[in-house]
Amino acid sequence: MRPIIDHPPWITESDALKVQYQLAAKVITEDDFSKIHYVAGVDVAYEKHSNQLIAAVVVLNATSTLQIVETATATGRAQFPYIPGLFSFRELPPLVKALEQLSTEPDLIICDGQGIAHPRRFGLACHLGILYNIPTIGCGKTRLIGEAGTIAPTRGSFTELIDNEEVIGCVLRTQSDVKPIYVSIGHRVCLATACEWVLKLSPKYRLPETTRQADQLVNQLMKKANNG
DNA sequence: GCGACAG
DNA sequence: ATCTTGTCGC
Repeated sequence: MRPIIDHPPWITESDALKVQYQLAAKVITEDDFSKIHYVAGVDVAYEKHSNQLIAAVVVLNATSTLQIVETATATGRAQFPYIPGLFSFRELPPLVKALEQLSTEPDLIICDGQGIAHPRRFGLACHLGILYNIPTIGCGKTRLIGEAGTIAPTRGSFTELIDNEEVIGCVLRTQSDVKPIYVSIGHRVCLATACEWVLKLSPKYRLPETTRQADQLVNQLMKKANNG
């Protein structure tokens, strides 16, 4: 699969900010999809000594038992620093390379990072969603911005994540007595649907199976890189 | 000025 | 994210 929009190059921090302000207006925060058969998870890791980013994509069959249908990986030199709020500019290039190799087009992508729970309402999940015009969900292990109250300890409990009196996401308990995760809209999915999918994809562990599988794949490559 | 800060 | 150290469970 290939991006549907031509992207201006992001060289400087101010270029990146302009891209975010421009594209944030295009994000659709309601359900806008027909049927979801294939759900993809994406993850990127960083190999410090070679300055390489390793991207992995895993496509699962969402209509049955979440079996892996296809995987793809790619590497690339990190060309943008890690700056909180500009995360996607660092991780997107290798991710695009990996998605390019995919023959199964996913109907939904779960991202390892925030969606609109972001200072400019344009986290990695939104960026990926807009780039491919595909439904995406942001799924972060920790908070970027926003405030939330306490959550009941049982699986499925959640509370709204608020920033500037605006609901930007949910803090969702995917497993009882386990730290919650941060779910937010990426593109073409409403918040309630996003939480439903994340819960459905997390029957056994804290993180969705999509994220877990992508993480596992990325770690395999990382280990290989360190050995060879 | 100081702390906070997806991965 | 990575790195380091230690602890627990298989």
